[in-house]
Amino acid sequence: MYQNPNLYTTTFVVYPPRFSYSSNQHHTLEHNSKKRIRISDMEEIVNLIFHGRKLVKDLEEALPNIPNQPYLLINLCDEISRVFGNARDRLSLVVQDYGHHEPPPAMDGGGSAPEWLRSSHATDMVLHEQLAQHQHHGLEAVVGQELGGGDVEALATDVGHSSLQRTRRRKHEADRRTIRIPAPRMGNTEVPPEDGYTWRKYGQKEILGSRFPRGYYRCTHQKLYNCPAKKQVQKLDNDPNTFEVTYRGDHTCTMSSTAPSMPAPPPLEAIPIHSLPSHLPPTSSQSIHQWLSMDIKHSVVGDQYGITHHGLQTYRNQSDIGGQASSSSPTRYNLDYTGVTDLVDTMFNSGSSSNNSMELIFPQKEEKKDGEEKTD
DNA sequence: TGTATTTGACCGAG
DNA sequence: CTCGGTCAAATACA
Repeated sequence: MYQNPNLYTTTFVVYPPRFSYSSNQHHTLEHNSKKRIRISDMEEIVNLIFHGRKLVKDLEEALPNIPNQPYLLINLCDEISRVFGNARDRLSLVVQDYGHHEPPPAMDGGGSAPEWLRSSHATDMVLHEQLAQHQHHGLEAVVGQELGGGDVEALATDVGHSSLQRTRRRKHEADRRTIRIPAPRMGNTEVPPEDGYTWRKYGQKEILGSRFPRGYYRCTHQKLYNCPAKKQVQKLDNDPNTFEVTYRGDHTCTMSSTAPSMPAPPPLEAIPIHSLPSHLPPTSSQSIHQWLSMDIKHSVVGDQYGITHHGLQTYRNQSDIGGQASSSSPTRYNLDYTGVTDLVDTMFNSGSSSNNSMELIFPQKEEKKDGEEKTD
């Protein structure tokens, strides 16, 4: 017998594209004829930073209204830590590439924004087109772009091949995000709370040393949209009322122009609807990510760094089906980096420490490395 | 009949 | 070789 599927199958799919995207465009900038930096790598880092900053902003705004949602706050904080941690780690790699005291070269000699950043705008549309193609034709690149800070070199080489050869990347914590969620107080307490996605269980396993079995779920739309998202759910040994949910892979189905459905209100315990940007917050870090991302179209425009998102197309309805592989574009939005270039200039020209760079962007927040580790 | 879950078998990373 | 992760046939349900 299986448990009430209704507890798992509410669909909630509305959000703008992820701020990170994979690219098989690996422009490089020569540096001393030896050291190179990939434009796409820096794009991802910058996107991470902006996204993290947005998360913080949203958290601040929501803070007065959700003081009684500690788990939500934890998830938000974890997500922020993870995003900045990833950005920081990647920046470290870049800094190592260039040496600790050497900023990247100014390509135009003008000493302003690095070329890789400027090119972001120029290549933005291309990147999204490519992402859509990855969604449609294969998963290698999409999977490789895990926000969790996967190996940059691995990504760079993986996407260069069209073959389906399995990468030797370890299934590591790098692409995992773990959160803990209280079991529902009412109803079926054997399943974790709704997290805004539709999941299909494909396995269950007894785990050595654990009292409770681990359930394996994948995105319901895995086949339809090649969505690689998966999650594992397991009760804590020492607290059967708490689920540990580990997410792996990002949802690509929801970025697709054929995204499955309209949002449904997540059946969470009372959260002041009026306090939240546009939609009820989900409980998982990933869904929170999306929930927060949704707000970008409302609040980011015209912010202090001049980031603007044009033409966000957040809602996808069934009429879009079939457009994925055709001329119908992937979710379109343009990131106008105007004004951001100064910020990034500062990042790379203000000193050797990537810590400094991070503080410039987000001075209040203490750096926390490797945010996906949440073992206690 | 179509879709989702269960569960033992299988695969492969470590 | 071990064990976590996945597959897929059997089963349950709407």
